[in-house]
Amino acid sequence: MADVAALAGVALKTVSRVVNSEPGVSPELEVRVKRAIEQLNYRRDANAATLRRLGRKTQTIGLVLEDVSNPFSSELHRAVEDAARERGVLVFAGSCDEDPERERELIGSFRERRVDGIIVVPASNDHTYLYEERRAGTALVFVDRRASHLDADSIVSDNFGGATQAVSHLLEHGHRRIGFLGDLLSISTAKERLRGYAHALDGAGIRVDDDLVRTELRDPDAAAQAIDEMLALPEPPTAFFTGQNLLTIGGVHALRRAGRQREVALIGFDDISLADLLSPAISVVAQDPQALGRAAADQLFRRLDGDTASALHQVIPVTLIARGSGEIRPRSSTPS
Amino acid sequence: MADVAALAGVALKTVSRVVNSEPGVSPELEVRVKRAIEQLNYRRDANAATLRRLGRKTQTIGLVLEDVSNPFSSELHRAVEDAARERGVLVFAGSCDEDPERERELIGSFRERRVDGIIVVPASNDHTYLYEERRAGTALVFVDRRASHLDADSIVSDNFGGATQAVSHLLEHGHRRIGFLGDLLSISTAKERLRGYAHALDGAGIRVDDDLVRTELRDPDAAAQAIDEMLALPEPPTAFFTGQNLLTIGGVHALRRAGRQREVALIGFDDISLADLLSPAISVVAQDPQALGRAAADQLFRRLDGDTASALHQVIPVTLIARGSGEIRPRSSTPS
DNA sequence: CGTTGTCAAGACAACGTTGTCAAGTGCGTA
DNA sequence: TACGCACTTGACAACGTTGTCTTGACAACG
Repeated sequence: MADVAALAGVALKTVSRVVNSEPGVSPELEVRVKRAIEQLNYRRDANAATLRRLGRKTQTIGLVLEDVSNPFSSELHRAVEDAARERGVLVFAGSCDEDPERERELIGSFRERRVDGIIVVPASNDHTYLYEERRAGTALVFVDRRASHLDADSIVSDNFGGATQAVSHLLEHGHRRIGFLGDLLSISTAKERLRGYAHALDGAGIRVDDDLVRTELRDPDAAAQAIDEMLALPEPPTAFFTGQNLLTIGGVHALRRAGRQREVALIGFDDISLADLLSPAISVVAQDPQALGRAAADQLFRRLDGDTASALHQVIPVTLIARGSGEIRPRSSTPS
Repeated sequence: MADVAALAGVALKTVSRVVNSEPGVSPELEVRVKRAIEQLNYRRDANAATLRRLGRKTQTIGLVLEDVSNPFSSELHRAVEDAARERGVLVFAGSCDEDPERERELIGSFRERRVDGIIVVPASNDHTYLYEERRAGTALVFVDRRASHLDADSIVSDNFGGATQAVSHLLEHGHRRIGFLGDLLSISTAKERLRGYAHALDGAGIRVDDDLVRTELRDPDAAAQAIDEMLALPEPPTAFFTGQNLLTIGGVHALRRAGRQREVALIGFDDISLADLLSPAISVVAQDPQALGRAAADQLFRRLDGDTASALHQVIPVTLIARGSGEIRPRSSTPS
């Protein structure tokens, strides 16, 4: 900046004014400064600028995802990026792989770099450590899952409602024995989906059979194996509800391997790409990761703009998409 | 930091020493300072720190992708993140949607924030504007596509070889009329894949028929329509090579709609999830986005560590995965 | 006992920028 | 002519931190 000032023959402050398009610079000098900037290929140092500037906005936010390469996460990421871009804000993204330790590390790194706010898909079960953080002024929005032990904004899918709807759908198609495959119960969404499953069964007067419920499944293989085992039961399920996209994929694999994809029903939570091209096409309860991301970013920016209302808890609706696999009726179902 | 110093009853500089674990602080004071840091929930401002520090490394890199939510991009992103994390470096990611303007904007924003280096999947056709940039010391690595008019490091897939291999594979299965569906030819990878297609045909003594080549296709619908049109030709192709994952998806749709997925062969460039579950399962030439990202990040950090060798041009191999759709033989093929 | 060396600790400037305020210029008006 | 006013321009401190240098204490040595 000093070089630019020297080349244009003006004071530092004048260059600063031109760079920030502040008023009160004569057109003549403005031209001279701009020419010098171009000539020297100068770019203001945003870090130094925010150092002195009041309010100290870095025009930067942090985003903690489960895994940037997971389709759900990455669509959410894109929605956040788009919202941020409208405001000239850049996004730091990081994956924490369900590791609370990593979540803390990431948030720590974000804080060191003085991000204006953080959007987080939490892995941790205790967010009290963020209490001080928030008091220090960093805006914080939870997305996909609620915060635990901390009263913070959250935007989540209707996990309970969606699961209830999916299982009710299977019940309506005559199923009475429905298997449930779920993720770690430490993840609140997984717990909610299991709750929805139980609720729907309860509404139909069916007791939850522990043999038909498998949780803590983390990948397609684990899900496939769980299905193999359930199909080998004396009274096997006639339908499955898979509570997460990877588990759905594992489920499809298992049913195909057993050659029973046309007789055992399947509904998954969360849409998977190409689900419509399989035969049977896979019915799912689709979440809207873009809506989640957009709503989270909007709320974050609302906070950054000074909104101090009490914590917002927004629920984004989900949609049951009937494509075929969820509409298979049980073979031996007694006619109504 | 002043508050911490006051609370611990020491000078600013002593706190600085403790924070950076510099030697020469008595154990007693160190404990006192650490306690004060904890008590005040203090975190050093990384921006201010790098301002004064020699070398001025921000421990931050920028990543320009086509679209963070595209599976290819996001897997690449994850590999870069992992490499960065090993070094305590944070990643700014941005999508440019094939818009050169947006590419420049993003790189400009990165530069303002003084990132140590930039990894870019280029959209632009002219990177001379980055010349000054590089001279200013920002490390720059191109990935997936080469830089144009700029001698910079690049890590790319073997687009030409992969396309040649795919088309040769179709030829070996008896096809003589093979349709090509490609993306914008302004994208160098698309051009390379078309070149590979022509090369393979040429090797078999077949002239490229312009009716069977469609480019500038950007989404599944466009690809599906192109296939519809080619299938309606008097002498329709018996096989297709789709030069990009979205186009492959469109191709599958079109063939299914026409009910000809079991008689017309299809090979796609770039793997798609669930390709193995379709029937027929989709044969592809798979890229390795993780290897691309890892190699790009490694090269970037090598540059940041002071490597000044001349530009590296690394080619990552691709793999033909035969799953079924690419092994369909033409109906009316004359027996050998 | 005086000199030297070692080490802990602090004072101060500097990084690149912006906020504040003062100085200078030219114009309109009493 | 003198005054006030609006406007342009610049000098200087400040942001939160680290590099450099100085100070002071204390031990070892001749």
